[in-house]
Amino acid sequence: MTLRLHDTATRETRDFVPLQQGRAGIYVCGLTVQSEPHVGHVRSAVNFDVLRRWLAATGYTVDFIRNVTDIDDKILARSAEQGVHWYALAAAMKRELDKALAAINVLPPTYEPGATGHVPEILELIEQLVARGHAYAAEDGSGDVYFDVRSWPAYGELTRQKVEDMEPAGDADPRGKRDPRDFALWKGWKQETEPQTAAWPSPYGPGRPGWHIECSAMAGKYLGPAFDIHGGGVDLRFPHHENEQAQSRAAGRPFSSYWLHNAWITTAGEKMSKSLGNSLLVPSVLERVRGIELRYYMVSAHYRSHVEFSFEALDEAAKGFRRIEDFLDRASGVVGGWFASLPDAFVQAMDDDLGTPAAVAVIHDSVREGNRLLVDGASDELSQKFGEVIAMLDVLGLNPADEAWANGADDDDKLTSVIDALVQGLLAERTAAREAKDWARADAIRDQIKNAGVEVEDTPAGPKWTVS
RNA sequence: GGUGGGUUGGCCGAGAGGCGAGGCAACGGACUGCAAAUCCGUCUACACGGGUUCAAAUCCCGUACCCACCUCCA
Repeated sequence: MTLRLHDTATRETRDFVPLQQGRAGIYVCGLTVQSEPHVGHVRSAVNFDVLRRWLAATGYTVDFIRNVTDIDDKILARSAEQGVHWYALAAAMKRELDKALAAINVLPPTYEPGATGHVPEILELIEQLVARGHAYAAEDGSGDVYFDVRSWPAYGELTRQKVEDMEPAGDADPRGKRDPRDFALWKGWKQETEPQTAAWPSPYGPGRPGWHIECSAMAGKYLGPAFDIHGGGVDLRFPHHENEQAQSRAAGRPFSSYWLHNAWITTAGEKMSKSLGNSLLVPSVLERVRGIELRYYMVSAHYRSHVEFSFEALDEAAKGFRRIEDFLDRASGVVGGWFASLPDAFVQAMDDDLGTPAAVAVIHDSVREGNRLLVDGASDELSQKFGEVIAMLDVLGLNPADEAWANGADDDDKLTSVIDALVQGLLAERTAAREAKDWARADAIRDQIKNAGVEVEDTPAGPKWTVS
């Protein structure tokens, strides 16, 4: 069984053949750190985290590079609005991003380069392009350097577009461009409006990197001129990825063998999305569900499928996940030894272009099977099911026992022991009432606890409470 | 105008020529003092109109609707 991936460049799902046996080099476009991350932003991170974990689980050594765009027009504009240094804004938003990603158990990348730390590599690439006749310094004295789209016949190959068909940026000021579709590799410093800290010296005068060049330069530096997989959101296919590929190949670098693009999370109608705007920020979604539940919600849809975000669907997903968790809870008290193993159906699902929905269905199948076996107490089959469920959850980054989920658990633990102390007294009374067959009294106590938001379940091991 | 993706049961969400993904909800049954949880069962869906085929949700043609992208400065 081989992993098959859908390559958006060829629109084919084909076998993954790494350049180097046993190794996979992945470059993923991270975020421009200009504002707080919302659920749409982090979906991409979860999707590629799953890819990475699956490659690692199947024996690959993975070099996973995810960049941070820490300088660009929007960062400069926003920082000016807020009256803070652009680098302060970028750093603050980067911290928010790290928090959000940690909250949904996205592994830190092998390395996380930023554009501002790679100006020499960027300038080196620009020089190569100028030398080969694919880039030119603007003749209007702006200090800009542009990629010459007309000089590269393959331009448009990634998104199958012809240069002639592309809508020229109608209201754009062509300034020093030879063709309106040429894009900036280097942006000359605008003294009047831009801070000096946002300019670096270059042969073309002070300035800063264009939007696309950083990824080409950094992918080249950390993964080499040719690497295996390049990922990002669908919205980045054009112009960002098209331009990355053009400028890399025009400089003589073969670039990525596979292109993977994740679909977007959208919200319902426009009016709603406006009102949902803030509530879709990761921290506020996490007030409603736990990080592991949000991750489960994202993983239970295929990465190439559009997800229409709704809190109702999120709540349903959370319930579905708790079913899995409940099984682990109950089984862990019964199961002695177990070993991790992945069912064939799960492996097949994952190998088929990361079919996480089918993979999740396999988890539920094992859970149902496990619940059935649980009735008869400990058994080898039960241990096996338990090990399967744990192993599958691990691959998807959804193992509740993973210490990554332990963040902030100290407060919870404290609170839990307080509630436990209060509830145990009442439960003892209820147990006594039940033994005396005083059902009215027993139910009254259960209702009283329930009104406080605590559900009671009677299990063979005695009453068990959960916060509903 | 160009490029790509989509429309699946009450809801979410897979599948991509035959063999009923899975979850949530609902209903019936088992279990329970009653519940809860769990298990068993029920709900046979693929936007519309044609076509190909022994067989179409899946392939082909057409129609409708929806979404994304089409370049710094925005």
